[in-house]
Amino acid sequence: MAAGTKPLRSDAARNRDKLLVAATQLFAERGLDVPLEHVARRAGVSIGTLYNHFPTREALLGAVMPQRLAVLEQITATALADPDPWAGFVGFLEGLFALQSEDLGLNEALTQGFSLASDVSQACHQGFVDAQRIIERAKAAGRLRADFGSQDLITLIWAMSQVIRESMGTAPGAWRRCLAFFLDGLRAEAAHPVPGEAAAR
Amino acid sequence: MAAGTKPLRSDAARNRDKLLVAATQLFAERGLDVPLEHVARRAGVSIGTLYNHFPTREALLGAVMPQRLAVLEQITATALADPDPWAGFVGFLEGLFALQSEDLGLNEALTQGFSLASDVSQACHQGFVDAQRIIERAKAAGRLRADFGSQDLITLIWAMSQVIRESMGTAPGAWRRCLAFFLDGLRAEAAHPVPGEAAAR
DNA sequence: ACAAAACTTGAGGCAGCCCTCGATTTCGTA
DNA sequence: TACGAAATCGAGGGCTGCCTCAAGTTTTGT
Repeated sequence: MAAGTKPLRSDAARNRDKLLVAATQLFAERGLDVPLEHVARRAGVSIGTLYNHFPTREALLGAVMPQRLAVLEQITATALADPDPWAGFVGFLEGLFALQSEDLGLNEALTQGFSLASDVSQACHQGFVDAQRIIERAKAAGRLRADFGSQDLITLIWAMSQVIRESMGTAPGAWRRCLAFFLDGLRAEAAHPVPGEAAAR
Repeated sequence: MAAGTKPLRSDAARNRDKLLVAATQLFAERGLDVPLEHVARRAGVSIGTLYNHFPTREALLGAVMPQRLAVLEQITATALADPDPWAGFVGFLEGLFALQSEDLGLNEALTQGFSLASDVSQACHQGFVDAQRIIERAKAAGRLRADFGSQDLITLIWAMSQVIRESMGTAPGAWRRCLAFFLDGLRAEAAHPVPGEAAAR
C-alpha cells in the first residue's frame, strides 16, 4: 500500500505477520512488559528476527496498538449516535472499560497513555478529541455535571484501569459496580462543589 | 521487650536501626520494589548485613510497614470520634489517601494489600475491621448509600491509589478532585440501582 | 589483654532480559 | 540451475538485581 517501503520478501512478510499476531496476543495477556523473547518464541521465530523487523519494543508497540485503539473509534461513534446523550456517555465508558478488561496491554497503554511511542500517543490523543464531544454533548443536555472536564476523564481512566487490573483474576466484571457508583456522582443533580480546578496536563 | 529473641550486640542493633530507617525512606520514595542494594547503601552497610538481619524482602517489609500502617489507626479513631458520621467517613478517606500520597510504599502495600507478608496482611485486615465501623455508622445515619459494602472500600482504594500514583509527579492533590466526584456518588440521595452484588473476596 | 562469639564484608555465582553480529539459510531471478 | 541479495539464526556479551559464604573484623566477658 504505502510506496515508501520496499516490498518484503515473502518469508519476511510471513514472519512479520506472525510476530504481529504473537505480540498482539501476548501484550493482551501479559501486558506491555512481556519479554520480547516470549513474543519471538510464540511467533516461532528467533529473537534476532524480531529485532530485524522491530528494532525497539516501541516499534512493535507502534505496529500493534493503533489497531487495537481503532476499536475505540467504533465505540465512540456508537456513543455519539445514541439519541440520549447520557446513555451515550455511559455506553462509551462501558465499552472502553470492557475493552480494557479483555486486553491488559490496552489497559496499560491507556494508563501510561501518552508517554509511549509517538504512534500510540497519537492514537490516544485522537481518541480523546472524540471523547470530548461525548462529554460536551452530555453536559449540554444537562445530564452530566458541568464541572466534569476531559482531564477528569483521564483521571477516571486511571482509576478504573486499576480496578479492572486488580479484579481481573478474581472477579471479572466487578469494575461495573465501581463504575456505577462513580456515574452516580457524575450526574448533574448529584453535583456538589468540588475543590480545585481540573488537574494539570 | 520480647523475651523470645536474644539481645543483639550493640553494633548489630545500630545497624538494624539504620536499615529500618533507610528502608522506610526508600520504600516511601521508590516503592516496594526498590533494590535491596540501595537500602543497604543508604544505611551505610553492606548487602550481606542486610540479609543477615532480614533474610527476605518480605521480612524487611514486615518490620517496616506495620509501623506505617499504625498511623492509620489514628485516622480511624479520629473518624469515629467525629460527631457527624458522614464527615467522619469523608475524613477517613481523605486521611487515608493523603497518607498514600506521601508514601509510595504504603500506597503499593494497600493496593496489593493482602497478598503480602503475613505481618502486613495482618495489619491491613485489622484496619479494615475498624473501617467497617465507619462505614456502618455513616450508613446508619442515612448519609452513605446503603449498598456500599466494605469490598467497595477496597475497590475504591484500588482506584484512588492509581490516581494518586499517576498524578503524584505532575499534580499532587489532584486526587482530591477525583475523590470529591466519587463521594458525590456515595451519598445516599445519589444512589441509583447498581449491577451485581459486591465483588468477590 | 585475650579468645571466643557475634557480626560484617563484598566478591562472585545465578537468573532474566536486552541487544548485536557473523555464520548460515532461503528466496527471487536470470 | 546457480548466483547474489535478503533474511534468519542463536550464541554471546552486557546489564541489573538476587542471594550466599568464606574470610576478616569488632565486641564482649573474663
